[in-house]
Amino acid sequence: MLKEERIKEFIDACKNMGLKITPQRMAVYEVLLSRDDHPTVEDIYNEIKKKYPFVSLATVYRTVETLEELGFVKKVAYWGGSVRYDANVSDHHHLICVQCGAIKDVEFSIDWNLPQYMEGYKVYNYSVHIYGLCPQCQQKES
Amino acid sequence: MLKEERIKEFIDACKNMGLKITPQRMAVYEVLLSRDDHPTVEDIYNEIKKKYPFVSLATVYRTVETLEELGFVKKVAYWGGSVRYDANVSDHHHLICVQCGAIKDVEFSIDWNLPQYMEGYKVYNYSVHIYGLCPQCQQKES
DNA sequence: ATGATATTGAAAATTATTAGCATGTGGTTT
DNA sequence: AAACCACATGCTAATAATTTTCAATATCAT
Repeated sequence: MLKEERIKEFIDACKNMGLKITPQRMAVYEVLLSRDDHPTVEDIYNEIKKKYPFVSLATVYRTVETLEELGFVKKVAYWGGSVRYDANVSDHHHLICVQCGAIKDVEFSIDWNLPQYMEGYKVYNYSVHIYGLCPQCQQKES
Repeated sequence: MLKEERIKEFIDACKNMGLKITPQRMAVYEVLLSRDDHPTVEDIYNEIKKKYPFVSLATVYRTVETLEELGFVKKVAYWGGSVRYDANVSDHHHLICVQCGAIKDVEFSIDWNLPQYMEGYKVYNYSVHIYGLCPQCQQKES
């Protein structure tokens, strides 16, 4: 899925929903598409400010919210601190460094048939969190 | 693993680390051991206050922190709001209601050999998050 | 029992996020 | 192209979650 294509889809989705195409909105989505490290709102804000110093943090918060509602980004599970966002909305799993908190996408499939119901819950999908130590933190250990 | 036993282990661990055995500390761990709904710090605080009205919220925050450092509880992945804690530290998975946020432990094993390394990360363990709709929220849907 | 030291409670300080409101801007209409 | 209107934005204040500070207190080894 090319970045250009996703942006076009986003523009269409905005038009369909009566949302306006603003430079701020585009900038936020572009930053998210260009990164695979699951940035926080603050991270996105800092990156955007370099190019467009006029944006406000509140707008970035609002924009990631709408991006999520439209299904173009997902929140990533975390343990405190700030929410992190992921523009990769296809099914994938996460490799998480227990030391520094780095989160890396991993694409693989498990031989597992997800049941339709579990403990009375209607099951939609799942994701695997793999905890470990990233290369950088392994070095620091020794 | 009996509750009594775990408490004894916790007391030993505290002694080994030079930490004092205080009623507050015990109360926090007891509440966590008695619940399987992954309470927030606020939840724990409210439950403790019934028995011991003297405890302060800050102490509960401090205590869950030390409990985690000693490995007696774990933080549960979440998406905003407050951190939730789990005194079940054995390997298990989570069934999460996307509507109300309820988290239920599920015990099952996947036929999957966890590799020792992935993408350069040294792998320790993993947990599966299964997203769905809890029985109560299914009712509200219809 | 006493003293050294860790712990606690209460309040202030931080951090993360949301909301309110006046102004500005896309995009549609004329 | 000018005008209009609804949605967006920026700024600030408000809220929520958590951490820190510090004086007072309690635990535990002696």
